[in-house]
Amino acid sequence: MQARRSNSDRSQETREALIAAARVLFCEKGFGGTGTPELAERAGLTRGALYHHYKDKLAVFQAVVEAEAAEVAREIEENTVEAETPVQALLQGAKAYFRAMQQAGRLRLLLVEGPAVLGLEAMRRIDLETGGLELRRGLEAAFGDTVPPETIAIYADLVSAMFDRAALAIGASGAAQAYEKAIEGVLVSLVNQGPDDPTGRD
Amino acid sequence: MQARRSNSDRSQETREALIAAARVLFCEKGFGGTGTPELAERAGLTRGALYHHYKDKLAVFQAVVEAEAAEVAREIEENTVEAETPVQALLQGAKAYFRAMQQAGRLRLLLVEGPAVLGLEAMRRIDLETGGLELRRGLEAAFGDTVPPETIAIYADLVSAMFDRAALAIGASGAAQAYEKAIEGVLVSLVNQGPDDPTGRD
DNA sequence: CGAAGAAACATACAGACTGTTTGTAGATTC
DNA sequence: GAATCTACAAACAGTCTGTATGTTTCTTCG
Repeated sequence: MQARRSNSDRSQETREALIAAARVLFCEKGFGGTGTPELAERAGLTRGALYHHYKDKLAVFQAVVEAEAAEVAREIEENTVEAETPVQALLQGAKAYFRAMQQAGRLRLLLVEGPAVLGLEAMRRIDLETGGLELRRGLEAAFGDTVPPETIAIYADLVSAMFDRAALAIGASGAAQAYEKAIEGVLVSLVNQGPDDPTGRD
Repeated sequence: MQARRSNSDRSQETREALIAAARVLFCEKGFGGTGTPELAERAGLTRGALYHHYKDKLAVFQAVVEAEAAEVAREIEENTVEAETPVQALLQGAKAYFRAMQQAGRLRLLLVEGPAVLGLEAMRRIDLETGGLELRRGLEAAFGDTVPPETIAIYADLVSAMFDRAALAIGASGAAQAYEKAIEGVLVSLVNQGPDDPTGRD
């Protein structure tokens, strides 16, 4: 009845079906709201197959998040064009990030459920393994040698937080241009002025 | 055996015991990792009492989050001193926020679990009802009339995202001073320059 | 005061879900 | 082509959630 498939082919197809079904359900209903019976049924399998390929529900979720983060990184890289200035490059990257994150339930998956389910540390690792380093590189290029690398790392963290919040806000309101403009305002003023501490305080 | 207690006293004490137990457990083990049997036992009650006072587990969680957000707002307000400049006031507020958020498992509760369990919209509402408006006021004071209010609202959103990320980073690394300094750098440069778009682009 | 009623709580129950174990069909190895 | 291993299915045990029902404690009012 069935064409003869190799074991590795069978595994790959099953995993893909599971991840595809899980992506939809986790996006729609979150981690806690998605049950493994529903998940297996949507993938056209049984829970037995699920637990054969993944240790538990959390491992499925982690696989979904990692695949999604990789896909976002890929889309950004794809849409990257060389810019005239480092700040322009940062802004182009930000726009690409915002666009990529509007897909399906990515915001929920990567920025809301992910940190809660997998933990901040795991999400940080996933972020760094996919595209998170480019932001730091971009800021280093923008600041040049005027700012020590530890400080740049902190700026990268803060800017990344702004990017995430902007992506969420755009998803909720659609006000992409307004947020892009505001991000630009922050980045431009930051890079132009640098941390000279014009207040003269401690 | 028992002293005669009024019904409203009984209710209040029970609710307080439940919320106190829930605060500890939700902080330690998250929403999904905490069961109502454990919760009731820790509060010295049964699940019957819990479900008498709260609709479901989620309502308990929401009550915990709201109480915690209110307490954070209270601590910030308590530690607020008048500053010389609007930017100084913002930085003082930020430091107070960072300090308040280091308590117990507040970071996890308010910044990680809360958004995932209650949703971003609900968390935004809670934030606005407690202390979230002051940041916007502070930025308005800092910018004066040079920036339209809608833009300031967006800046407030982005700055609030930085504050949250900084609070998390301080909790993870203890590098409070470094992050406070970086936040100061961003705020000072932003306010001093304003969104003049010195790139001359669209 | 004291019975009727309501509120606060405890116990018992039904359904669902998770992870594990056991069983079977299909693929690989020698 | 028999032995073995992988992929998957089905059944099981334990836990959790929310509800329904029962009991105790307080309140109300004649």
